[in-house]
Amino acid sequence: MLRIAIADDHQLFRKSLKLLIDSFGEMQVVLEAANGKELLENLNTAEVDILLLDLQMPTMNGFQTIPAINKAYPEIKILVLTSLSEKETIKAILGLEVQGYFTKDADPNELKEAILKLHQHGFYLEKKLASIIETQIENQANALVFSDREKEIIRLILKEYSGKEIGSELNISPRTVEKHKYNLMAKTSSKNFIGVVVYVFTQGVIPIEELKI
Amino acid sequence: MLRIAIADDHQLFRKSLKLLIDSFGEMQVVLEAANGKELLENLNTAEVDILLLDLQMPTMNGFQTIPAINKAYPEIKILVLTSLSEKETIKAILGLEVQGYFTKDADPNELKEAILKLHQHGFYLEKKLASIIETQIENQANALVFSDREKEIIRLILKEYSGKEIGSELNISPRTVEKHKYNLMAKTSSKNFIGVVVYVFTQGVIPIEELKI
DNA sequence: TACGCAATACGTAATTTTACGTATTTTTTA
DNA sequence: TAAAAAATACGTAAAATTACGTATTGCGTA
Repeated sequence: MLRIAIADDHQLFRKSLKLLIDSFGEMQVVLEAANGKELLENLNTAEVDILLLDLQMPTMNGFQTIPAINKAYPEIKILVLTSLSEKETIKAILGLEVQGYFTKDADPNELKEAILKLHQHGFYLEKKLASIIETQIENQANALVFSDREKEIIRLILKEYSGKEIGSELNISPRTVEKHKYNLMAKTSSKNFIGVVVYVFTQGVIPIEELKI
Repeated sequence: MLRIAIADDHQLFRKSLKLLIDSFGEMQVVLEAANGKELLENLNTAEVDILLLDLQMPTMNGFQTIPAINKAYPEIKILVLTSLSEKETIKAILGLEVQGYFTKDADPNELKEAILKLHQHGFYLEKKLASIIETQIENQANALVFSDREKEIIRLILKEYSGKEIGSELNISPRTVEKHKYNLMAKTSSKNFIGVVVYVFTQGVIPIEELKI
């Protein structure tokens, strides 16, 4: 009987997933945690073969948890459960020292197989993941690049500076500022600067948290 | 037997949650969808009493789905499943035209009760959420109120409509639109409309998710 | 070192926004 | 139903943005 641990901040997901895994037979969820800290604090209370690990968690996230687990419990195999909706993961995900990847979007029927294969062969990579990674890499190529100067100007515009004021602030001609604005509208295919603002917020070029006081 | 639909982009979560809900007795998951579009395309194939709706989904997210459901299937009660870890402001969530709220962090045992209460009383608000809301209500006292018309105009401006275009769209004088814009700048103490845009995003008047494609 | 790219700069003109004041009509609410 | 709030509308004018074209300078890299 394989012993499974789940680390995920959503209790509803954990409990539901436990039901699913326990229904597989051959394996059993013996430990649950809402974040990496909680996991590490309780890993001594249960023998664990495989850890299902979410990456986005409060307090101590998956990225921080992985090295700690590898050091303290090198025999535990880690299967990362990623949602892929967060775009920063793809880049970071491939460099992780883990034994497997499974997306929350994937067919749950494959999860049993994934866990068994991970246990037997020491590694598992979900089929879909490779192609998803490919497409995401393309998106990353399509993603617009903003120079530091451009971001600097965007930030000042978000602070309601006028073109003239930005010119004074940066010691450049206000005409140059307008040119930058024009370039930014062109590269984001916007009709006006509102479009640029919406773009940078929705695409995370400028984090919205940065603007909150 | 209550008939439940689940809309969430994570198949693993959907299937697991279905197991949990079906185990409750008294209710049964009759429909699943990975996003709002898929949901709407299949709602005619099943009778649904209650919809469990995730907010963050690709293609068509929860914010976009809610008005569509309310229009096409007003008899369906919507229970929003929110994670709160993505700190979408409470305000954005409270403004939704739904009948219930449940966080994924909450005790899964309460989910059954939540669904039943929602069905019986037409509304459910999770305890934890209620207290969070209370603490935020003070802030809400200072918070500005935007009329539906104002939000409508803001949304069109975010879509890069000019004053004239908005006038045509809403069949009002472009001058009236400009007046609304002026009022919005005045009430948010902004020097230009960029300031209004930043305000509505940072304060959650318009959820940024709504803008993502 | 030469190439490409980003940053800089300016001209010109059409268009839009910003800045109020004032006033009528709806709509909502007490 | 009366009072309050929101939406509507227009006038006028200054200020700013938008829309390109063109051109020079600096800087990292092939």
